[in-house]
Amino acid sequence: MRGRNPFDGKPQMTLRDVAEAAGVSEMTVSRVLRQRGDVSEKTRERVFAAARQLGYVPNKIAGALASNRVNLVGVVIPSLSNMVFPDVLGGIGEVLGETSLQPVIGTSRYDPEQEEKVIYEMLSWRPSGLIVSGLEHTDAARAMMANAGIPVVEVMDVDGEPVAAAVGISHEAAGRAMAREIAARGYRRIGYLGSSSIADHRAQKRLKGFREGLAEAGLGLADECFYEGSSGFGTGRGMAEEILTRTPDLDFLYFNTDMNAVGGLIYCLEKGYSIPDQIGLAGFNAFEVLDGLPMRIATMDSKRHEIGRKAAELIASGELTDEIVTLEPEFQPGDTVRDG
Amino acid sequence: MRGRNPFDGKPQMTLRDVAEAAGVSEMTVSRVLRQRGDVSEKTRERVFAAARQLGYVPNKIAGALASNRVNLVGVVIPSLSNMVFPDVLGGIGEVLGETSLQPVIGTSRYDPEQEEKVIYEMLSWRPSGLIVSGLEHTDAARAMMANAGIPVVEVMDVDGEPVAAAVGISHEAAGRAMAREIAARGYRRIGYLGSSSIADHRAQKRLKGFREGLAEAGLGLADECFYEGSSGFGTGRGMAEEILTRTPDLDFLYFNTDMNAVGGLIYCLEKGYSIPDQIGLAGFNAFEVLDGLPMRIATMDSKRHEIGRKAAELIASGELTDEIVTLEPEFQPGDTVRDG
DNA sequence: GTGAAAGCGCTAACAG
DNA sequence: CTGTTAGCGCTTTCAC
Repeated sequence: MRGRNPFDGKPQMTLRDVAEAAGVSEMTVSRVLRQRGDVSEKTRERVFAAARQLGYVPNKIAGALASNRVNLVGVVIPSLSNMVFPDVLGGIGEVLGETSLQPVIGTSRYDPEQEEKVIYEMLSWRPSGLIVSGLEHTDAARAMMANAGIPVVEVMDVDGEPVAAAVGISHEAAGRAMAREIAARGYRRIGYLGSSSIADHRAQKRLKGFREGLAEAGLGLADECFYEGSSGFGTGRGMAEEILTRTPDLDFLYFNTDMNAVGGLIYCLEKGYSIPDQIGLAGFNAFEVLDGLPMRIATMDSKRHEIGRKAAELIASGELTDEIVTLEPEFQPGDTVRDG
Repeated sequence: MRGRNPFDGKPQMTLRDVAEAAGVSEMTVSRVLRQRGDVSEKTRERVFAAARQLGYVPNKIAGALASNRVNLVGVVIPSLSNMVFPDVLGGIGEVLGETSLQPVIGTSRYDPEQEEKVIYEMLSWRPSGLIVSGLEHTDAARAMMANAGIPVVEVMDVDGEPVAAAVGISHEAAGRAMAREIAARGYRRIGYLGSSSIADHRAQKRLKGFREGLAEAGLGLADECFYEGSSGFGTGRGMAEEILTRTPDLDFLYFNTDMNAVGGLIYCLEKGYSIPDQIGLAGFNAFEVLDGLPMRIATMDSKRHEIGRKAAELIASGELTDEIVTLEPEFQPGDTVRDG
């Protein structure tokens, strides 16, 4: 006897079992269950009855091997706890939901080596497409993506060299645009608060663009503050306290993400700062969950949902495209910056 | 020629290709790549070299069919946007990360029919285990789970009849415990604010337990307020406004989730209520992201992470167990209830 | 230490 | 409309 999965308590039904029960060939059963080809109403019913009766669940492993078709789309993201990525997945799910394709999620924990492994695992299932977050990957990962022979889309970012297709925003442009908004509103003593992780490529690009935008206006960063670990109200609050203690004359705090910015806002409100006159604040992402707070934080919409949708559309098209889709982040002044 | 997947741009490498390149049999290549059996160091190296050179990626579909072994664990949850579930997934990922098993996530969008479909899809890949959120499923889904022949664990809830194993908390007990805490602290005019969806079984159970707990103390609900759609600061804020306008003498607001409770807290602070004396508030879940707000909301830890870990451990054990693991939710008074 | 043969459960292609 | 045949790429088993 052949090896059995130790978990296989009961033997699984096969097409053959259904075929015998219905008194037809395996092929006919296969056709009925996949709604392919013409089958008489009579046999069709008998087959369905037999299948239901036996509790038959098709074996997609076998089907995929025989047909060389796998209706899965690999999606590789850094994490599920950062709200950015569930939003992207939502967009992907919406679009794929209208097709026969199914997303399969893998997480890299912000680690390129881990990402490489996950991509390898995914490709070994021969999916119909692959969506990967970001443009920075190990050489091996890039090689795998380039040679996968399936549509591959890198999402979130367009500042760099995609392997094939890419859908995202320019984070450099987003940082630059925010700098212009801030400068145009008369803020002059500006602090940046963000992650110390150089692996957070997109935040680094926003910071780069931000500096450039400030430079255009003859400004520079008056101070910077970095954190390790995860973003959150507490993190933002702590950073605001630190930077304002060190450099009390700041009149603007630019955060790497809304979650931190809201923490900073809370701190400033508590300390009695007048917002947005005495001090302004801005974040990034435009998280909807934050609607309902006393003040809306100034931010820039990172278009996460739309990125997911567009990426899924590229995959669903089946084309091996290398199209680059650049979406425009949208500035939302909220209540924490002065009027321009 | 056989049918090809339209996405198959380039032909994929097979074991045979590697075998030819290395000048050995397919079997030897297979053994080397899976680190099974004894292979001489020499051939081992040649095989690795050939595989790397050709960019070989094994075909797990074929491997799984031949070995009747699939290292995937299906995880079916309602949604990824509700922070509850990423937390559970985190716990699952931690435990499975130390095994050869990989989680595959599917979402039901709080729809039993959709859930049934997702479970069917997952089982058709013959995974090594299945984790499903909640105890309420269609009959067909229950039948599939019961007959899957793999370890199946229902998570989050233990108030009901699990198909096999279950890991969770008793939401009725959680509601009851919260009622006791509130009553013991002298609150008497209590309002409930939650979802109108009867499909939110766990919130319904908490409400049931809550009523029972109040009744024990000779109390009842003074008013109730329900919302449709998703939870959030804005939702909680709106509900608080509505219920306090209608029933101004309430001295406690019990929310179905922390996200709404914080919205209610913001409203009460704005309106100048003295918290926790004039009015108390409580939520449910103990979301960490909320740390850093001016006041910590009273809540009960739903033990999401631990639930995920324990469920994954049951799956990883490989046993077809029907163990029921009941975790104890933990009351956290925060700053929004009076001292007991 | 290595290879040859058989077959996992299903579907493509073709025949009737 | 239905059946037969071959084979997907890999692993198991058994032989050497």
